[in-house]
Amino acid sequence: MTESPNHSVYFVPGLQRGLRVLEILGAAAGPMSLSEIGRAMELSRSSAFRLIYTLRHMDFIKEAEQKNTYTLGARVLNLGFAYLNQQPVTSISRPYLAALRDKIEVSTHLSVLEGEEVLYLGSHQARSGFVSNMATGTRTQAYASAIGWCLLSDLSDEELSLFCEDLDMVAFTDHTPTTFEALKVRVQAVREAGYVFSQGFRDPGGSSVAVPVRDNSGNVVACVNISGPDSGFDFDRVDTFYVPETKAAALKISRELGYAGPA
Amino acid sequence: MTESPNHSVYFVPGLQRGLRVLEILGAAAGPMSLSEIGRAMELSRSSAFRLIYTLRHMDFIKEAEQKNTYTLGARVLNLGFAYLNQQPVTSISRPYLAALRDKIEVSTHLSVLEGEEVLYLGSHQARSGFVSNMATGTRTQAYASAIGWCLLSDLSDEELSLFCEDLDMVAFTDHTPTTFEALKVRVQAVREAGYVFSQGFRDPGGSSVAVPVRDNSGNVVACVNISGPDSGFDFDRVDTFYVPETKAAALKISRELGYAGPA
DNA sequence: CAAAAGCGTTTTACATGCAAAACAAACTTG
DNA sequence: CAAGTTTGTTTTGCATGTAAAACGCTTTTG
Repeated sequence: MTESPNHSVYFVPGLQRGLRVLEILGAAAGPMSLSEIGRAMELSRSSAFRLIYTLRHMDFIKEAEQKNTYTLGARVLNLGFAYLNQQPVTSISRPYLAALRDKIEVSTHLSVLEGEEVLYLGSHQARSGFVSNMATGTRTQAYASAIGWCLLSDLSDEELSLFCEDLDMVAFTDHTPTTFEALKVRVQAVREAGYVFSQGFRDPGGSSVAVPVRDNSGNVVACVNISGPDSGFDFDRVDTFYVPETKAAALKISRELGYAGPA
Repeated sequence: MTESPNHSVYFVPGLQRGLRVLEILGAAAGPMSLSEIGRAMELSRSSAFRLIYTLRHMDFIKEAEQKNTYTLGARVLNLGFAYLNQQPVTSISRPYLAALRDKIEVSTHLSVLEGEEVLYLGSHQARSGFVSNMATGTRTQAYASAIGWCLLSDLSDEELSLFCEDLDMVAFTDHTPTTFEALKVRVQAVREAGYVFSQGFRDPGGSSVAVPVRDNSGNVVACVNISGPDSGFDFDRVDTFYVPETKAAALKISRELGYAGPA
């Protein structure tokens, strides 16, 4: 995975490798044995033993039903949810996203930009229709989705150019921008309209409306979006209902974050 | 917090302390500085520096707006959700919990026993009424809630006695059992009825129906429960509607887990 | 405004975490 | 069923991570 720049005197190798053990166990399909973990990390079994010993005694990993195999322990959950709950936008937006879901009867989501990726912080699933797989904690490439364009709409052209630099943009659908210029056009459209409506931009058969959320300094810090299968979308009411309602919810959240600028 | 039995030759102190840094940052109200972290862990600043240096370069923590203060980084989310998604019962139960929520129009939850605690793995909120605060990842004391009694209903009296041993049971409400014998009565009731209906057992003004979920070996591995404010509960239909529907959902999940026993 | 206290960082002698080798037990396998 | 592999675990000498002390720097404070 990520190759480690070990060559710093300040690095704590034990910590680095222990966390990699957790990530490997997290990415694994099932329980792993000591040897498997050691092999996956190109580490001697004796070292793997010490890491596992430590993690096990701290309850960060636990032995699976099958002896001598390990899975992630429940203690890692605390870390993840601590992070979620520390993001102010998560808790602030929750009631608004739920209300929006109830009003327009389509799934609603909150996301932020994390590096090159869109990170989903929370979802409120529609009651009916098929359930979107955009669960909390999921990540997608920012350049490839309408939500990503929303979150990037705050960047200047220079920053956007920088963002694209070490990015190999592959086309998921015909709508995916694969060059900086193409992406710039999408982002510019968001800047002007204040929202994106997309139909099949990322997933064929799925439609979405995305609106940026701003904080007290006016920066885009998150994105509210609604999404559902084309079958559940009333396309005649996009402009008159979905967009204004989503914009209104995003603005309410922005206001709670201290945003004082224009709607 | 948890005092560490350092005195093992196999312990990797760097890993242990690095994880404690993450937990301390997770429990903290806001960003912390290097010195604050060092003080919280009774660690020299130089050691704290090395841990923070490592965690920062791995994106497990990140610098906050204020210079030289740190918060949890988004990378910890991966660990938490990897754990959630690895629990088979989480994904299996999701559609059933959603369907149950839609049918009975009350919030539904899934939980498991983790040590002494009930750990909530997933929730599906009711559309109307007040939103329960039982968010995913939350923990509560098992002895003190109807859900806990459900999850404990698989334990023999001896195991239950062991469970109570180093547990100081304090009364949250008049219904909270504060002795082993009192708890045994509650658990026995679940064993016989196969469900618990509770009204104000843990939270005054809140009602709940909880039903155990079993796996292929017949063991209780999780608990399905519905809950809502008394105002949203139709008490006349508890026996004729809520209980049978919740039991049916729990049984469907149990069947998917390979449970072959009687309903 | 100077002294003092606090901060993040760097250095360095020393203690100690680490990986290779050795070990015993549990599997394969010809 | 015995030779050979692979497993989890223990040992041990050497390399290396570590904490105290030292270092600038900023922020209090009298």
